[in-house]
Amino acid sequence: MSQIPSSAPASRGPADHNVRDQIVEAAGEHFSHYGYEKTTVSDLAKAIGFSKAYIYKFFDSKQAIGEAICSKTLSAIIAAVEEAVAVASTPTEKFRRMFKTLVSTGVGLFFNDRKLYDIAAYSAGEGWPSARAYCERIRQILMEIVREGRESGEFERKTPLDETVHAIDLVMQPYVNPLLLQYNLDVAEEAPAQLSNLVLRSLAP
Amino acid sequence: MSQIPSSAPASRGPADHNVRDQIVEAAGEHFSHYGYEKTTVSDLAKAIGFSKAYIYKFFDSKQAIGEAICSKTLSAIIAAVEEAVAVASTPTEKFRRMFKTLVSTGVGLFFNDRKLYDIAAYSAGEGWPSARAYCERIRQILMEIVREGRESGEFERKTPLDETVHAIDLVMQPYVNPLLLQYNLDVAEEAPAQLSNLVLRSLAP
DNA sequence: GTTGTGACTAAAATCAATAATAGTCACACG
DNA sequence: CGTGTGACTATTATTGATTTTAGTCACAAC
Repeated sequence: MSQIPSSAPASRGPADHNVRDQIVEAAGEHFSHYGYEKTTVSDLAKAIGFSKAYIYKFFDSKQAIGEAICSKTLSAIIAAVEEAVAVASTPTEKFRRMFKTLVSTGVGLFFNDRKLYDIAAYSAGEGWPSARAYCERIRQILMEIVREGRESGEFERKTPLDETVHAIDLVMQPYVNPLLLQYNLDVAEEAPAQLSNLVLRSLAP
Repeated sequence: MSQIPSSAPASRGPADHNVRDQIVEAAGEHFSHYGYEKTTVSDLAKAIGFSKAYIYKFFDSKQAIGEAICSKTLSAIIAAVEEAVAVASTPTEKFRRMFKTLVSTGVGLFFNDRKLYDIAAYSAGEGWPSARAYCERIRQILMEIVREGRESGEFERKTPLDETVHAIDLVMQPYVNPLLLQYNLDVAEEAPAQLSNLVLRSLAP
């Protein structure tokens, strides 16, 4: 119900405004269709029937618009992951589903919405707040799963939680991070299952 | 003493020839100094005092020369790893040292011999035989360590060897593969230790 | 104060003419 | 046979002039 502000100081002018939404919507379509670089700010202005200058009343820069779109894209992945985790009963199963959903959603984006994927990859490479927030959120979900597993006695409790979570995060990074995922597509099919096995073995009490 | 043919059908003409060595030597210096793309085949020809055409009596293409250099570069990493592994006594220690040496040597190459690193990264991206052979060799060393650990009872023996090794290989890949390592430099300091801990926990009997 | 814009500039993308380069081949010399 | 090359071409980089584009600003209308 509540609007998560992500962590983005990426916009200016009124935060809640009809025109802002129109810009985001137009950007979503144009970026998805023609790509970030091929669509000009003037294109977006034309699409919503205003002047280019007016756009800059709502967004600091073209990149800020890109971040908004990127943020939406990555949120969709997060949502898919959260749903997959929610339906699983045990922490073990949660982890498996999390990893698998993360990768398959990412790969799906790569093949079905390549232009949006490219923005996400670029954002990850440049360390945009949208990408940072995404990675951080994944880490939180992971932490929650590990904590739950520890509490239920399903996972070991000897190692420091932060350290363990961080190590698992490192294992998943090549498939979480869109910038890296594209280089690992050849193993993206099998990797989640194989790495889940390895990680879960390492978590055994 | 014996020359390993790597797996490269990358050359032609007499395999053992003084001029071939001269070419490789000149290429090593030029590529390291000016980079692969900035040095022309004519440059190499001039450096050894022959015509460009003569170079093509020994190498199929400029890329083939690049592969030879790349192969040498990657072999140096392998050598460092083999040495590090050799001095360790237990499989656990072997694995730790292997991973650590692999990353630190790779990172060192990145910062000290960037031009050569770039060739290695490119070769990995293009799947050149030199890069394939390198990855394969790493996998072999890893397999040897795991096997030894299993035999000595230090590592578990329930999971299929191939599968386990493959999963560990996936964990190391982002730091082994020069194409990927450059995106992980920010965690390259800590990752080997943290991931070694995780992997070794997963190998516990 | 809010909504909205045309005219402007500095930086970046584009494009076509030009130059450089990878790779071949016929041939020469011993 | 092995050693070696100049002259050639098709493809790829480079350059520099031209056009687009991101982003600003002063100002208008309400």
